[in-house]
Amino acid sequence: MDQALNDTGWRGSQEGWLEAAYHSLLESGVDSVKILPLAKKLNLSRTSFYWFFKDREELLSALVARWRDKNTGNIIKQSEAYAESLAEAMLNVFDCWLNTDLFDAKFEFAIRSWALQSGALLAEVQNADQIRLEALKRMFMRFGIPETTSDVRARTTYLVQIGYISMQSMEDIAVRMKRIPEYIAIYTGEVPQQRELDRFFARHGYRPS
Amino acid sequence: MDQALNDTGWRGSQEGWLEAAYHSLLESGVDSVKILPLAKKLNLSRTSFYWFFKDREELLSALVARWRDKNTGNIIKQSEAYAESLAEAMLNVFDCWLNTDLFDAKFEFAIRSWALQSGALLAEVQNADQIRLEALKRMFMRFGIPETTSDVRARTTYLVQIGYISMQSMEDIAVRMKRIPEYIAIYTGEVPQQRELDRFFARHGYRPS
DNA sequence: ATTGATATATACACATATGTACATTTTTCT
DNA sequence: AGAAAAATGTACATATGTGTATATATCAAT
Repeated sequence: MDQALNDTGWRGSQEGWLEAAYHSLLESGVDSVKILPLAKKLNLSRTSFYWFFKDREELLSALVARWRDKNTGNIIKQSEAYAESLAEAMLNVFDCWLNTDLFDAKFEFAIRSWALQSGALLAEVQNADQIRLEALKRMFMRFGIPETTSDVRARTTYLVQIGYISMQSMEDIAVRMKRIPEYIAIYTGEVPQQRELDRFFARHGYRPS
Repeated sequence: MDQALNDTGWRGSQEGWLEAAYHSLLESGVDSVKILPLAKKLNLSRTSFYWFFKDREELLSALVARWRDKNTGNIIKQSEAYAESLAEAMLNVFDCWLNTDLFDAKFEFAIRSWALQSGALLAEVQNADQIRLEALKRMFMRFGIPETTSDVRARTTYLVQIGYISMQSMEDIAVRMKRIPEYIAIYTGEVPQQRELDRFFARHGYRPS
């Protein structure tokens, strides 16, 4: 069986197995991340796997590391980005929900589902939740919102997104964009300026009709 | 090995296997719902299972049916309950989030995680989401909120809860109760009356300090 | 007590998964 | 081209799961 080679001159690689594991995790959950099925997809012998990873556990750990690196950093970064108004600050955070490079929603959901059967992972996820919620709360407080209100608004902002991910819906970008101004109004209590919205739409390549 | 008998005079029953499956699903996800481990927990021979269920598939279907019966009815009921104000109506819905008999959050999350690996179940979950969202939207409109706003507020109400479930957090009831007035204010745009809150606290057996 | 329905257990056949030992192939470097 | 390294493949031992055939036990009703 012929097979495309990667840049090392070999068919398999740590990255290759990890990438296959990642896709399997996103599509069907942790329990689908099994060496034999991955080997079939990669057209490699099952045992080749052990050249790159000690065992299945090591592969799963690598997946968690990947999630940690990608998803928790960017929410904090966006919540701290420069903004002239609370509405604009919120739009910066919204970048995460619309840009897969900033926040991988499918990955997030798969990890949370996995946490159902792993105490260690659940602890990590809850830690990430706390860090993210605190960053959002600080953002509200930066604009003079009182502490309790900031806390609940941070939760609302964050939980709506986690809930949306959990719905696994596949809505059109236009449908989602139409709701943005209303969301901003609910979360921040202030109506976004048209130029703020325009800037937001523009950077996501969306043209309101 | 001695073993408690149920009211039929036998050790096993369809209900017994289903109950064990339910607990396994909630604690560790679908892939943990396997006949052999369940048999061990029940102290029964693995093959006894086949007296009550055709195969594993039939057991899983029974679990889905259980979820359908329990969780989707009550949100609609609560959203349609009598209320003098929007805030009071929202508190009726909040009953679901605090009363396991009305809405089983752990069950809900386990089902959603399962939907990751089953197209048929995903369709069912998304159908449930739509039905529930529409009921909430109707509630807002009943109180004169415009359609688009009602839609986004219904989403906020519902998604925050789904997100909260997905966080799998185990907060004290008092901690959650303290946030209620703020949530009501955000979702409805109106501050709840003290007597409305008191009535809500009372029916959940909570005494604010 | 005997019978029939209900429930449980044993034995078998099969499928899928993990991981180790060891041989073989492929690539890279000299 | 030859040697070393990197990667792949074959064979084996083991574990866990499903489902069927069949024997055995238990309960309820006559």
